[in-house]
Amino acid sequence: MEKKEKQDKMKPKKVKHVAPALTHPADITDVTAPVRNKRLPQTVRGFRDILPEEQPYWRYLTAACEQIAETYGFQPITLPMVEATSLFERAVGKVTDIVEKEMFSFADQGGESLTLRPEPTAGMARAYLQHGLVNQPQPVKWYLIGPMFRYQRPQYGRQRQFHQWGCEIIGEGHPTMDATLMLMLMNLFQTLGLPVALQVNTIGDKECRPAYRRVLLEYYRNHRKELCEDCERRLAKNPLRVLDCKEEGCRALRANAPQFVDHLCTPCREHFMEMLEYLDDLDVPYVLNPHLVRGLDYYTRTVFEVWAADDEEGKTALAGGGRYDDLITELGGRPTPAVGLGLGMETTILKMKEREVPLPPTPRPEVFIAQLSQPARKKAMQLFEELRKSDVRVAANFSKDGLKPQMEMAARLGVRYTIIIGQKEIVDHTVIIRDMEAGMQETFDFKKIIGIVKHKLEEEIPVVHTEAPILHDATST
RNA sequence: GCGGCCAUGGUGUAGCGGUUAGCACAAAAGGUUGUGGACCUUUCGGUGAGGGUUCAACUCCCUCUGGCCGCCCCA
Repeated sequence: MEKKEKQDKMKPKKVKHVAPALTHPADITDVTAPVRNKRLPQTVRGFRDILPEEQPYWRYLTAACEQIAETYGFQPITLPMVEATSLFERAVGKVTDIVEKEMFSFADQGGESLTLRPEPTAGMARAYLQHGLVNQPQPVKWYLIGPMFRYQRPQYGRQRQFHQWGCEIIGEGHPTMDATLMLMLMNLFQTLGLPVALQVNTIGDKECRPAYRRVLLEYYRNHRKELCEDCERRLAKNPLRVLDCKEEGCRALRANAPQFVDHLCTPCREHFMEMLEYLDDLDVPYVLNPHLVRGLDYYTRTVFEVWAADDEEGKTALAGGGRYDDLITELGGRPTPAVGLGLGMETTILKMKEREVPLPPTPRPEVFIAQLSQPARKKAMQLFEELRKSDVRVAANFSKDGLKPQMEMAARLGVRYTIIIGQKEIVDHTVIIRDMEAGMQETFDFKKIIGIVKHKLEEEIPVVHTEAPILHDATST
């Protein structure tokens, strides 16, 4: 019958003329129609599956982020992935690239414009205001790990759905906040064993930025011809961004460009200097990067990014963040200083793979239960449950019939013992326990099996874990 | 959003205007019916979708879908 299908597919080839109107898949109702839609379903553009084989990285990184956040006093929070579009327009800034062209927005059935969050900070700020967190001890320190969305051209390691670890300290403007946030971040990368460089800069605040902007504009106006096309445009829109252009000419120009550090107002300068002092005292290595400018409008004063150590231009920023003292006010709250960071999970995992960061071993099953015949299968399933409840990592494949494939699987899983229950054992009320390494086996009373297995597992030196095995069928870990 | 490259079984790949579309890995079954990762045999499974050119298209052209690279921007 498999052949018949094949023929059916090939037969009605040449019908020619009268090209049938394109049929929408949903319109095909005739089940008997010989030609079926061959198109397999697939993920939509910019979205991807993270398969089990990649999960160890995600688990490890997630655990590392959560753990370090909690040791620094951050509390977990979960926020909606969808917010009103206006939230991001107000928070991120209308003229930013994110809002101008990267928002994943759509209208719901009621006509309201919604947006899949492109970054975590706006939602954090919204939650802070909505739940009246001003009335709790300040600062409020929150972290989350979750998916973010940007409607952009997908590329390797840059999907439309990606994941970020976000940390925010809201309600405290002291420079120690900025410093500890960076300290925490650098400690994380140290834990992961990823060599990175912390890039730090300040972009002033409402007081001093306009003045610096003017100075900068003046400087570049005299060199307009040397700028690239994009930068000419940037000059009008957001002159600060000219500073981090990657074009040769622009990079040469910026070397002599006026730097913000020389044009800071006194409070901003003091904040910056004090913060650097803390970083120095804490032995946090950093690079003063006067050209670091971030793409979101809400930043004030401190901005920072973490680049891979071998990355000279910030092509692969693994994390970034900064202070946003005006954001809460922008959203209608009373003046509330805040500072936060975001870490790209995908980019970090890519780096981890590149650097071959060792992962903690995945626990693998210790015991495999093999069975032969229907009554044995039932008994094996019971035993599986009992072992599982006794905290033994046990695996089995009850759908297999022959003993050989089950032994093969046990071997592949790398278990230390295989319990074999066959017809003979059912009659005798016994089981066979096979030591997979020694290749020897003994028969035991079924009733004592749990105790014997636990005893055997505890007695001997645990086997060194190797790579994560692929587990089929029933497995408990 | 702009420019470019690409698309062959689950994965990695070979090839050609007319071939039974080849190979490797993976998967499944078997190798005297109760025992191991090796080996052997067999099986499963593919030209992304739609249209066009042609006697003939996996191959050439167009559209769509998706991926990748550069730009933009970021994480």
